[in-house]
Amino acid sequence: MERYPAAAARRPARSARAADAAPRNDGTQTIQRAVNVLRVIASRGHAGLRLAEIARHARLERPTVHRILKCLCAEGVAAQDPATRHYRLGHLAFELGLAAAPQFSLRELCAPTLSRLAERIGDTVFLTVRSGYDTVCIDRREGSFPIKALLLDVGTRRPLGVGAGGLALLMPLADAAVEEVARANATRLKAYAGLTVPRLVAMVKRSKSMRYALNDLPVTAGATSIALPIRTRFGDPFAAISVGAIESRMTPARRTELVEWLRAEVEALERLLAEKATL
Amino acid sequence: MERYPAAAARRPARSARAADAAPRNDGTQTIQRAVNVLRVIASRGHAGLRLAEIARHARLERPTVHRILKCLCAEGVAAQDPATRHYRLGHLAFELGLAAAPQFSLRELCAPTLSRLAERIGDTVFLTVRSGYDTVCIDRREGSFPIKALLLDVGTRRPLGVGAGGLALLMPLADAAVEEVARANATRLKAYAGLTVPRLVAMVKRSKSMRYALNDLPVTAGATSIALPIRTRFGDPFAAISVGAIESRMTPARRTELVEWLRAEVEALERLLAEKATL
DNA sequence: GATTTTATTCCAGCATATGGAACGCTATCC
DNA sequence: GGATAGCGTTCCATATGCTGGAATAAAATC
Repeated sequence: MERYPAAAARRPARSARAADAAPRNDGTQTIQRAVNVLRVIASRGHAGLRLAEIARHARLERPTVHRILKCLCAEGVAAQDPATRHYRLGHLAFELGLAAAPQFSLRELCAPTLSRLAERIGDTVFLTVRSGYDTVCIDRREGSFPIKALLLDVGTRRPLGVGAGGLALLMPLADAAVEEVARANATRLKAYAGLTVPRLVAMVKRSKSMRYALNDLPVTAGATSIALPIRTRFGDPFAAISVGAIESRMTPARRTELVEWLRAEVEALERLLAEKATL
Repeated sequence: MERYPAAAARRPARSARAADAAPRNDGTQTIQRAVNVLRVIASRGHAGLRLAEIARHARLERPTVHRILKCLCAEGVAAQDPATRHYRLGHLAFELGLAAAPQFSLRELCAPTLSRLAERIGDTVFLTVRSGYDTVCIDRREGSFPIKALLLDVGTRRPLGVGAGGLALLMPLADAAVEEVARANATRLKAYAGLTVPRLVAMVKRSKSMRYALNDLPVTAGATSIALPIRTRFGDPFAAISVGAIESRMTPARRTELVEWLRAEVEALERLLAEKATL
């Protein structure tokens, strides 16, 4: 599953103290590792994962992760299911999130948009933001169509580039930047229908030419999704709105129609954001 | 040099942890400190606070806090307003909160209750949970009365015992337990209308005898609030529902009426929770 | 029930976090 | 406007606190 590139490689065999590659002496190794562990836990969402898995994905030794987790659990940031021994996020993570929420009002800002789209389209609509080399789904609205493609839960972390939302966020970037992101996530991509760096780059290219992101990988069999990026007034993409549905409801004709509706809503949103930011 | 022993002595009373004294050699000092810093930042909510303030509240040296914060900001857990230099929670705190949310469904469970109460009462209704020696407001509903007592924002952390909700959470506890909590929070209480340990103990005692928590301290001038605890089927209080309003709408007669409504709703909630937990 | 895999504890050793000192900057006061 | 106080930041010698290999216990798997 997910490997985090940020996880510092093992301690460099100390050859020359001053010269060589940055010896990292900012005195924050432990915190970096702890935060990384939290990101790994979050990427599994509700299900949680075991110690050994976390150690693998965070590229750390088991005793180290164990010690970190013991502390995080004691503090309430993480929690362990006593039955399965799976680690999950704890109550303090939830509470800190509540305290942070007012500063990230994108969700509220987009709420009417999502509702309108879900009602009009009938399928599931997602709001996704970029977070480093990850994406996080921050909201979701279900449409009325009885077969619902609930492709991802609110709060889910995935490598940037996976899913229509992830593709949309890469679309506006220069080729070099896309390459960089793809390579940073190389190992983690495999878990998504065996996605590879060149494959991802090709999908971004295709999305660019169509002017909307299309995810037809069988990550969830039988489902297809499309997305558009939301950009700041400087053109930087920071979020995406996507629609997921069963394949039969994603014919090229219907996709064209959906993209039109999406584009109108996204443009309205971008205008709204530009206003808000013009100080 | 006695540097660390001194630091150890200054370490604040840890929540949910055995008495200090012990030399603590579990190799997690840094993480504990970082989490503590986050709690301090969260307790200030939207406004944020400066480095020196954080250092004071966390009982740490400025360079130490600075180093921790630099890392937390780089990781996205915290963020700094470049203009005011105030630190706040960052996007990752929000995102981790989203990922943790599904496991803490109390909010959704209580949502109808809060709405009903707010509509019936017309004043502001709060849902608060206990978190160690703190309370956290996890939801709020405004009534229709035009003067709104928005005493605390969702996400706000306060010392356990402050406010009607905090009192309600202490009400069902034995006197010794109340004392313990009050003393653990002694220093922090001062910030709330000069509240002291004996004063708080007395307020809890009064609340016990009235069978509802009453907060008439001038923390917010002109406002009064009342609350009832929500208990597990084992009798442990873990949350509280409170109502805040201007003094003139909190006469003894009206309080009696409000408490009746609150009690009915709380009892219904407790039955619902007992059902859910009986597996 | 044997074997593999995982969770946890221990501890020697040294890399890492620590905090005093120092410096420049900003805010406040008179 | 000059003095003063407090804050933010960098630096670095030091020894503390973190690390991870090894060992052991506990589960999971076959």
